[in-house]
Amino acid sequence: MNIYDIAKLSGVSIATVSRVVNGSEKVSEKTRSKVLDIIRQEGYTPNVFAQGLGIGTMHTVGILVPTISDQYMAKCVSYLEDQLTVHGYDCILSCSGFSIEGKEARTQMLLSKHIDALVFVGSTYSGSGESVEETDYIREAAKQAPVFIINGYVKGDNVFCRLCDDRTAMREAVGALLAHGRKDILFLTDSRSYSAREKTAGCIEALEGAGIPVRDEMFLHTENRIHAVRDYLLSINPVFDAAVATDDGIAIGAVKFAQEKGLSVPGDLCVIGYNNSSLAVACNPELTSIDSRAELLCRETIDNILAILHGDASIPACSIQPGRLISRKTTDF
Amino acid sequence: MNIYDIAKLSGVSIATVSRVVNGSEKVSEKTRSKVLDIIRQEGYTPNVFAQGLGIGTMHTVGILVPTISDQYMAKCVSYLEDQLTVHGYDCILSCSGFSIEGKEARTQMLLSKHIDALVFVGSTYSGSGESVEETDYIREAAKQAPVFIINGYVKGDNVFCRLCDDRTAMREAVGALLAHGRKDILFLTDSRSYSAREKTAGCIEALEGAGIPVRDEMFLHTENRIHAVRDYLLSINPVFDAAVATDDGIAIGAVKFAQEKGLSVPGDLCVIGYNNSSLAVACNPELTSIDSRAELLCRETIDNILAILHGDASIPACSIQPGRLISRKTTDF
DNA sequence: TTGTATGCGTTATCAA
DNA sequence: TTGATAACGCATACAA
Repeated sequence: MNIYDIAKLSGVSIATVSRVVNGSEKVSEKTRSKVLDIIRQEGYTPNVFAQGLGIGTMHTVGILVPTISDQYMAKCVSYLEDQLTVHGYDCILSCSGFSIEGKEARTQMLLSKHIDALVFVGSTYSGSGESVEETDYIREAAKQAPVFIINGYVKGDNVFCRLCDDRTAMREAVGALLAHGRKDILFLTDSRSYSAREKTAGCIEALEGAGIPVRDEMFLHTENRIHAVRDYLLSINPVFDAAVATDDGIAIGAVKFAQEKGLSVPGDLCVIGYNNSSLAVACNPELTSIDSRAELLCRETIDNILAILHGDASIPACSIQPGRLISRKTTDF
Repeated sequence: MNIYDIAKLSGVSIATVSRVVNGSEKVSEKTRSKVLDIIRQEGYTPNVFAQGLGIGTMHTVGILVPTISDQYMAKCVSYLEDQLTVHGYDCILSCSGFSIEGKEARTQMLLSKHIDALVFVGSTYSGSGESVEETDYIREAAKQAPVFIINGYVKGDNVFCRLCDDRTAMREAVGALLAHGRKDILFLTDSRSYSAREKTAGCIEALEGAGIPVRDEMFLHTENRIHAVRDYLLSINPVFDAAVATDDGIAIGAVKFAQEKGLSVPGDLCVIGYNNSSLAVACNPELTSIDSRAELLCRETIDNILAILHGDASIPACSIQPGRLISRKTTDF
């Protein structure tokens, strides 16, 4: 069932059918309803490939995440997908993994679909910070479609970053721990992403601000799996009275460590997580965590995508939202 | 840059370029390498819309979930996406919500993209069990592409269901509780889906098998949010010494209830969750949970999709995998 | 207001 | 082994 069939059945030309389908004003009411009847009756839908071929787009936005089985990514995708659909865009999701090859391959795949915009979710897309070239593929992609990065920073034409101010959030969190008498802070991270580097910097700023010497042993790199973190801490048995982590899962590993060692939380050990996921609430005691404002960043991104696709060029390359400390039971404040 | 440009630059016809691109045997080695050089040099990629128009497919599989911010769905999508990509298929993800309108609309959207197969993830797609018509849209969709349902049951031509034996898993779990001396079992659920109905049936079978009268008050319907469950239980204050839930989040709500009431877990109250998500490990005490074998069901689905797309028609309409009880610290067995 | 004709970039058929 | 050409289904410029 194609446009020719509908035209024939309606006794009009394909141009008229096309006009009706696309809601053109230049059709008489009589013709419109006649054609519409046939269309409904036959259950006709335009062939998206033919449409795409002609106009060069399929009204689709590509979304790239390293993995979807991470609560932060899932939350973002959920929001993005919902809002894009509301506004008439469909989504192609791709999970790139963390390797540069995966990222480049999936980006190419999405571009080959002539998407209208590309959203990268996650700090991993900023690269490790070791070289500028590692994000070249993003600038390259931005030549073909506007690129948005949620919680990541990449500089380039047509590249728009929507960030949470992880550095300040972390500085304030660590500052609060210090202000409440904690001396030995442990900083736990699972990546070297832009976001992780910002969080680290914030932590260091807080320590320096309090005149506390910054030692290497305070910064631990670990896997983001609760038991792995716990066992790692048990194996190296560090002395500390507070832990901040770059993700809730890691933080909960520290809580489990404390419980294994018979340490009270938050009495002997304060713990602060990041991302304010449902893990924070599942945990016991419930985890104090920094909300990195995923929904807010996504909402902004959606607004901007719609604006840019409607021809509004006045969009800031970068915007930063403050994080928010959600106090629960693993801190005494 | 299209096939004509490449043809011109290579000094051959578009037919030959097409053959080279599609790896046809009927091209001389000399021509092939010449064309390939130009293609690489110009960075040419075939236009997917034109390809789709011609051959009627874009090598794409549609994935439908009610929501992606649910660990079970996320895990499934993660696995499906990965494996499909490995095998040369791209994914279009759509989140339908739980309403029938949303499900139908998103199904139509995916079908309009001429996908090669459609995967529904989640028991919600079986409908509420109140009428057969509510799943008609799935049978309708199956006329256009093979339909797979993960953890849901719908009968129809070209509809394939990959299920976990929730009923048996639940019967055995409740049976184990009874065998270990528990008398007052509470069954907590957040939906009326096929899976929830199977789990309920399994619970009832276990009770009846043990000669325990089945009372309405044993079955509670609640929201799937930890604090909501906890508060609900606090508000009705039921007497029970064991709880089984249809999802980990709900089960953890019961654990929180016990902690609020000063009940020991598992001493005073045993709790068993479902889906064996990371919440189960985040929880303290860590949650005993039934693993519903998401990865296994997905693996089977992928194998079947590939087989069917390669013309293998010998695929069972339905397959059932046993669930698996993962014992942790909220049970005494 | 409606219709005709053309282009969009492939794949595939049929000749050569 | 290669090339010319006809689909594929739609949008749209232009003509009527």
